[in-house]
Amino acid sequence: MLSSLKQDFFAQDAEIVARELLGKILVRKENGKEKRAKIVETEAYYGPEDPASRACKNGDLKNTMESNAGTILVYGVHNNWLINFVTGTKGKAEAVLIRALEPLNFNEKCSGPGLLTKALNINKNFHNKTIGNELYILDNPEKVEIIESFRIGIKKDLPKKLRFYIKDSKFVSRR
DNA sequence: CATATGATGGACT
DNA sequence: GTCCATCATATGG
Repeated sequence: MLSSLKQDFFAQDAEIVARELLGKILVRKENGKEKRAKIVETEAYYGPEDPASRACKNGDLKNTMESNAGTILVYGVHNNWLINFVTGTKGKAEAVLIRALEPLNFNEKCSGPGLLTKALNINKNFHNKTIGNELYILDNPEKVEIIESFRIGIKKDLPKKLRFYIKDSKFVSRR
């Protein structure tokens, strides 16, 4: 039985959490049913420091990013939902975006931030909730090869590689 | 209420 | 690789 990640796991720098999250198992419980998926792609986001993050402008987002580690942040853009986990210590405005998952016990596309939220039935009502019974992450001893690169689809980015994904995973978004 | 915006996805060349 | 349909959100009046 794999252990569930505790809040202190998320209380690290967003970049660290983003790396560590790769290969771990995301669990979504809904009406007694359980969907599991391996995290294969993430991105680190910072608040005011990050030109890509809308937290600098959006008060609600910023507020959520500054709240406690392990808080779920859901943001809607285009016709999709994007899910993040708040990281760092309180007041730090950091988060990790989950970009892609590898479905384990179900069969829906998760190769993209919008798709995975659809597959797992995640929407705005998860916003500002905390990792818990309905949504949580299991540790995974499996070793993965991590590739880092610049983030995707963003207007202005920091000159840092903040996107992390598992080498050779066919489930990451293609861009 | 009206308007601007975009952390996308998918189809197509 | 490029192009575009689409729509929930934020913000201002």
